[in-house]
Amino acid sequence: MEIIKPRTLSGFMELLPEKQLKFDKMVEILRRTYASYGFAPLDTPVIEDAQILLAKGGGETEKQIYRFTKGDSDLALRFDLTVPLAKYVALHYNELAFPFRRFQISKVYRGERAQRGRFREFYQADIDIIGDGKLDILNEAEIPAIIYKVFRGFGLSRFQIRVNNRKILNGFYAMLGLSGQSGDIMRTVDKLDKIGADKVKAILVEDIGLTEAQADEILKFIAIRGTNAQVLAALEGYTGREELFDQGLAELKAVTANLAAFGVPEGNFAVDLTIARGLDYYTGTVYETNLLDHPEIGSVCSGGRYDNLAGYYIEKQLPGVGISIGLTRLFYVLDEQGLLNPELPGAPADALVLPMTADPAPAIALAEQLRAGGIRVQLYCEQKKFKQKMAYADKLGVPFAVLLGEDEIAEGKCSVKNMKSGAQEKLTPAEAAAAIRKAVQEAENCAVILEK
RNA sequence: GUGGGUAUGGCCUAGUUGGCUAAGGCGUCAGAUUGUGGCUCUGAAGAUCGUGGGUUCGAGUCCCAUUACCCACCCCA
Repeated sequence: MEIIKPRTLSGFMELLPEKQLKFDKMVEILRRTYASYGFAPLDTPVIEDAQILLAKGGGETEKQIYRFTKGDSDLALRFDLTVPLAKYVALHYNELAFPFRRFQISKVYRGERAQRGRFREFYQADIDIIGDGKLDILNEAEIPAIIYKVFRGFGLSRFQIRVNNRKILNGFYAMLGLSGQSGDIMRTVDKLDKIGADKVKAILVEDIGLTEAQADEILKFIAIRGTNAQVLAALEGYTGREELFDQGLAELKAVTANLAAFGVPEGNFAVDLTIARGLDYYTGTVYETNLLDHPEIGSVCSGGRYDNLAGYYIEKQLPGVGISIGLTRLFYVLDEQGLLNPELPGAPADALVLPMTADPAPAIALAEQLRAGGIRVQLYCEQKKFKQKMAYADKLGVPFAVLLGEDEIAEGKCSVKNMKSGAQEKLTPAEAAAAIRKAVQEAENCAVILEK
């Protein structure tokens, strides 16, 4: 038989068990945090009718979506979680309670060229709050609190949630008579950190066709920096000229005003006028989150407020606010930079039971007793030399090996060996489970991510 | 979609101005006497040098094509 060379497609991430366990721990933190704010879990199909996913049509989505036919069906893989959410909400509109809060941590697919940290299949961890007709600004203020909790949950403290409001930007561009080109301008301004002010200005003037004066005004505007209070004060100077702008500023103030109450420290939050986000469906507050010590990673969490989630699927005005964490990329970059905590348990079991007798029954019973004691136990089933059993325990990375031979059985105990220290002692099954559980819990309390 | 780069055993690499059986490390597997792994030592398996064609007495080494991958841009998580 011919061997087919095994390979994994470019742009798809595949992890070894130790890394997968760490990845899953991050997912678990996300689930718990999202759930703790009253978000309901949601799972939607990976494959949907292409008509539905492409309702919006045009642009990048059309180019990047995986689309195929099966029989007469025109199908596609979801490329984000927002469009499926829109369909879901429209479909179940009459059965849902609004504001509807859902979280979804699932894979999405984009057929674009893969690069380092850019995947074709990746996890997004989304939360959205959907209102029926209206949605209070307070929801937008709560979002940074959730972002804060998530990243603290990962073990990080050196991160910054940056917030802006597109009404402010659109209002400002309207003042300059540039409302038609706001999309292009925002995308350019969004690159400020990356390419610098001079290049931004060059693009604004040469490619987008602004006058020097307009470009200077924009650069001056986005150069407004300082504490949240300082930036907000500077923005006051632009009020009274454009209604949209004034509205945006009022919203931004509302969002910042409640931060302390929501428990977000000032140091982890910044009003930043350069944040715009490429997605054109955001209409109000926009969020981006960066790791302060790793600016090169870029935004690890983005989102914002939109006014019309499901207009393609239902005749209802459904405003919402949501964020998305690109989990696969975040994990990939953290791993690459050695920021994943090596102390975090990365073994599929807490203990490996090694039967030393011909009759496996006592070991089987012991494994069950240990599991009843609340730990993850693997029974070693192979009849190999003792050395090889130990070598397997070592390779698996299990923190404890539990030996059961004639001596132990006679005493009603088992030998518990700490694989890291080498220490070994004879304990009753109940004592063994308790000791292992304690050690494992201590290890699990450490953060997923280490800050360097 | 646009531009640039790279392709040598599972992984990382060496391979000199083209010249005898393609070298090394990691990993894998087997040993180094009976219930103790991580270290060390010994040995073994494993490569038609991405694929196809060309130049040459002779090509991993040069040329062409092709495919895959990587990087940058676009866009984005």
